[in-house]
Amino acid sequence: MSRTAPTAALNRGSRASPKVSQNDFIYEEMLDAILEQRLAPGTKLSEDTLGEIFGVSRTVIRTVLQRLAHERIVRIQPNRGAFVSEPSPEEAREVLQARRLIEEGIIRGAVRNQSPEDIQELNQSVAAERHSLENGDHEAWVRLSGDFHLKLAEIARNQTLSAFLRELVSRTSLIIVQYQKGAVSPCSCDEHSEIIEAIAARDENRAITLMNTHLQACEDQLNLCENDTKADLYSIFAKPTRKTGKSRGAK
Amino acid sequence: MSRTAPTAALNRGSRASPKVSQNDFIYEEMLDAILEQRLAPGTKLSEDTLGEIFGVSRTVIRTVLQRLAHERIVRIQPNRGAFVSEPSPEEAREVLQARRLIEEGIIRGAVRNQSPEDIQELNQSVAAERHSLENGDHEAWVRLSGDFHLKLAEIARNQTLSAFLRELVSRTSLIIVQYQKGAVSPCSCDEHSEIIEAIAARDENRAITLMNTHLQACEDQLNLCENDTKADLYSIFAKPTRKTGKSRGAK
DNA sequence: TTTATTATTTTTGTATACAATAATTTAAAG
DNA sequence: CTTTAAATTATTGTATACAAAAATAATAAA
Repeated sequence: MSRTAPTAALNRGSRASPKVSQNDFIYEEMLDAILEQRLAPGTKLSEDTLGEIFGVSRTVIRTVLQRLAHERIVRIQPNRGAFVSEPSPEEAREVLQARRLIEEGIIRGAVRNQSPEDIQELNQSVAAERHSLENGDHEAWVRLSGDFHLKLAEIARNQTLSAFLRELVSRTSLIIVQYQKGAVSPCSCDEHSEIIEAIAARDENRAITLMNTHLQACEDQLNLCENDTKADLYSIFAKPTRKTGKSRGAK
Repeated sequence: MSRTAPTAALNRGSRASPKVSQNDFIYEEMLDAILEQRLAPGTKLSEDTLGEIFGVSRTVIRTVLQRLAHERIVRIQPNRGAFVSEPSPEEAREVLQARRLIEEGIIRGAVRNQSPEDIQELNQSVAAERHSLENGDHEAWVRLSGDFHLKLAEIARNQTLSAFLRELVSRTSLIIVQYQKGAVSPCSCDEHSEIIEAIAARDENRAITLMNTHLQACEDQLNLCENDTKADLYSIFAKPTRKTGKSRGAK
């Protein structure tokens, strides 16, 4: 019953690297799992189970869960446990709105502080995005797409804003997982490229407009029309116009 | 040696209130102590000591310290322990810059969503500020001054931005503690009042300008001129133009 | 007296044990 | 057969025990 196989794999190499990385490793591993949709929103994150998987005690798992909870990737219910967050439509709108605001500030900083090397790195980042999209590697693309925005934040040289954006990017991934309607996404690589061009040309206003359009496009691809679980249930079980009882056939 | 006196006081009433509040209580208590300058920047926060003070085990204290660390109020050094943060001048500038950006977004939201009741509450908040200032209650004023900004965030109805601002306000208090030069502060109540007026008049641009001025005034009152501890030591011990040794008279 | 090195103590990091709460199953009644 | 209540099981919350690391004290050498 105790599947301890993964443990060895995890501890491989931890002898050489610093001790603190055990925490960080599990954190990264869980964040990846959530953002790559291997752990769906709402999934219960049992401390015992995770402890066994990673070969550590609940103490360590608890620390990681609290960290994820502070970043709103995980929701902790007292005496109930931790679950992968299920952001509401309202929360989704909030996150996108916050991103528009913060990324505007970041673009201002990036336009100011940019170096040619920065622009080069950004272009490489978009190239990697485009490559993963052509290869149909959706998981890699999601990650790289977020990385572009984080690279932009680095160029703006404000670690405080970077940290905020990092949280927002993670939460956006979770939101996309939950509310993306229809096709995966039309290639936003071009939008990223345009933003780089505007920044390189030090055209602040254009860069900001492009970024706002980009983020709005992202929001528009979501299905945030009050589709709560509750409403869904009602609509799913709503028969034409029957109102009388005795309508429960299939278990 | 074991001073367990405070324990009783802490647990008083915890029977009736929900269990989760023990954590929150200690968190609030420590945050207050730091922001009210009873715990100076750099102070070591020993887990054992805090556990004794609050009558709980290190487990609980650790959770609280991690929470404070995530909000950058506390800095955790691996294998060394937790310390009250000592924000660098660079970090101070970052925090104020982030505040200008986020509070601009908040003002936009507040102008849009305001109700007469909101304006009334804001005015009451400023009245309380003015009152505490007249009574010379500096601690209360610091707290109330921050509360004004948080009330504004509530009106904007974006919990994500509110959470960010909450962290920034706390960090600003810590920054002021460390870098405030000269007088405590010229009454910023008037600036707050002006901002309320502009919001009530739905004059978005004026409100934003006033807020930026207000935050810039706050930053200008700080002494962020590369006065690291290192530089301080050099300047403190710098005698007119002596350069030869044997200059250590006073211990 | 100062410096270097070793031994001791203290403190953090992690695992485990126990208590409290929630979830599940079983039994009983309608 | 469904519903309700009690008993059982599982899971989280907290305290404690032990291991690892750092800080401190003590000793020895220069």
